[in-house]
Amino acid sequence: MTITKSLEGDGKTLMASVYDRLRADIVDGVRRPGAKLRFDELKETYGVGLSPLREALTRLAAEKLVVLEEHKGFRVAPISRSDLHDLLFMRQEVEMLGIRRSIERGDDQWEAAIVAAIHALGKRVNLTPDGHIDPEWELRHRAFHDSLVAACGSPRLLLLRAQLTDHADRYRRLSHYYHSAGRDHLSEHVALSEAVVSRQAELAERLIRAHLARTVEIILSCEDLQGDGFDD
Amino acid sequence: MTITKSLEGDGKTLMASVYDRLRADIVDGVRRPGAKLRFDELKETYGVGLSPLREALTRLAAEKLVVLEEHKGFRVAPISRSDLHDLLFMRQEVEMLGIRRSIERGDDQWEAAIVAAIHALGKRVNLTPDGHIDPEWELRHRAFHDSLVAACGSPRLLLLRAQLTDHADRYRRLSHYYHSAGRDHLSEHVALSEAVVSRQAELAERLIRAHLARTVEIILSCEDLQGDGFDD
DNA sequence: TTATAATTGATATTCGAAAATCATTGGATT
DNA sequence: AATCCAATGATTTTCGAATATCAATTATAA
Repeated sequence: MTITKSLEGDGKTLMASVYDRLRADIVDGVRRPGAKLRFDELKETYGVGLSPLREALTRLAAEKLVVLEEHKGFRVAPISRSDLHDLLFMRQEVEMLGIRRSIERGDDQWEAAIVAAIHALGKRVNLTPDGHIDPEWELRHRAFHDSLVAACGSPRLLLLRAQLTDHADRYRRLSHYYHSAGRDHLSEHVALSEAVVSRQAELAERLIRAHLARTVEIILSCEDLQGDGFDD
Repeated sequence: MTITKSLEGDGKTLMASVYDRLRADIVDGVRRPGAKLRFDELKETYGVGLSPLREALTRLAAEKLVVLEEHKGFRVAPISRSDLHDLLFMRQEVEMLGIRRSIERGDDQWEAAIVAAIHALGKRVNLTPDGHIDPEWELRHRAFHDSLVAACGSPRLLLLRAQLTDHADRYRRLSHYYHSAGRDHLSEHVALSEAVVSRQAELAERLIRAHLARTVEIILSCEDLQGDGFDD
């Protein structure tokens, strides 16, 4: 019960905080692809000095969410068809690998977590009555997909997968994905969960592959992206 | 003509330069795993201020070559058996994927570049008469392996692969890999090149898998690593 | 008019000092 | 003797000013 003096409440460094907020703004599409990131403006909006800003931007540049041109500053990473294709390719391979390995190594607890996650997901619909995405559904959706690969046992694979997911989320939100989604999510997810839990690796791989490809097709079909240099 | 004062001549930013040197020192093992990276010392040795140093370290942290503990500073990333296993796993999968895809998509020029690379590699032996690694051989070795995956067409895969290669190089140099190498490198590489050029994907995948596994076995067999907390 | 050079303004980069945090030592209390 | 608290020192984190670079505009010459 040490009355440790730490009562500021965050403990997080300024750079970590501005990194989180900046990344969220980019992934959410608030910062448009290709948009210039000027320090004066950033200093203003996030209320921090140059040092934490530069550090946060450097970190984001390493993850390819922003690009740095020497002596010209930072920009939000551009988007393109070819990049989206490359992203899909990597996601298919990485998800397949994560699922295959988890099937090989996962125990009963891993199986149980998947069953729990798909159950929780089924209790929600992806759209609220007024046509917006249910944030709680999005959380459970991500938790479900995480549960599938949770037993793969590879920190590097999981880190890479998390980064790819961020990129994919940005594309999905930049398009108006959910507006055109009459698609039956739940049955796809149920089929996937059953294939994984019953350890049918080949089937699961086919399903996740198709699942990811389908979302990209939908993204490409809503051509809301043209305004951001999406002409490659 | 412009007597502009800019006569330093590099064009590279200070942070880029210190990033390169710092990364080289870490990969070469000059900076030992787990070693503290204090700013006073770094400022001294690299002759730059805090800002470019922090930025370079942040970038290296994103690549997992250094780790950042908040308010405690930066350290060289530790090494461990489990991390080495994870690295091997990822390298096997990524190399396999890159080769498989290159076999699917590569053209005659790609094939020709491989033939050229293996030929150049065969003209050198890996060790100089006095028992050191021939730097020119190392260059050609890397060029050969690069040539195998050069036609995969995925920027993300190539970037990931480059990062994994850096990590692997660090482990190899931290161990005294080449001291214990009576191993026949050339025949392995020749077999690999022939499998790839003749588009035998399954054989090539088996070979690259074994090739990577063998180097890790050698690294683990020279137990020069114990001094750096390699007890996980 | 066109093209080249110089100037200005805007912006990114870097440095050195100030503020905040962590680790360690020494002293007081039980 | 052991434990907890306070104070010191070392180090990181952050800020604001100075420097260097880039981009756009004006001026000059062909």
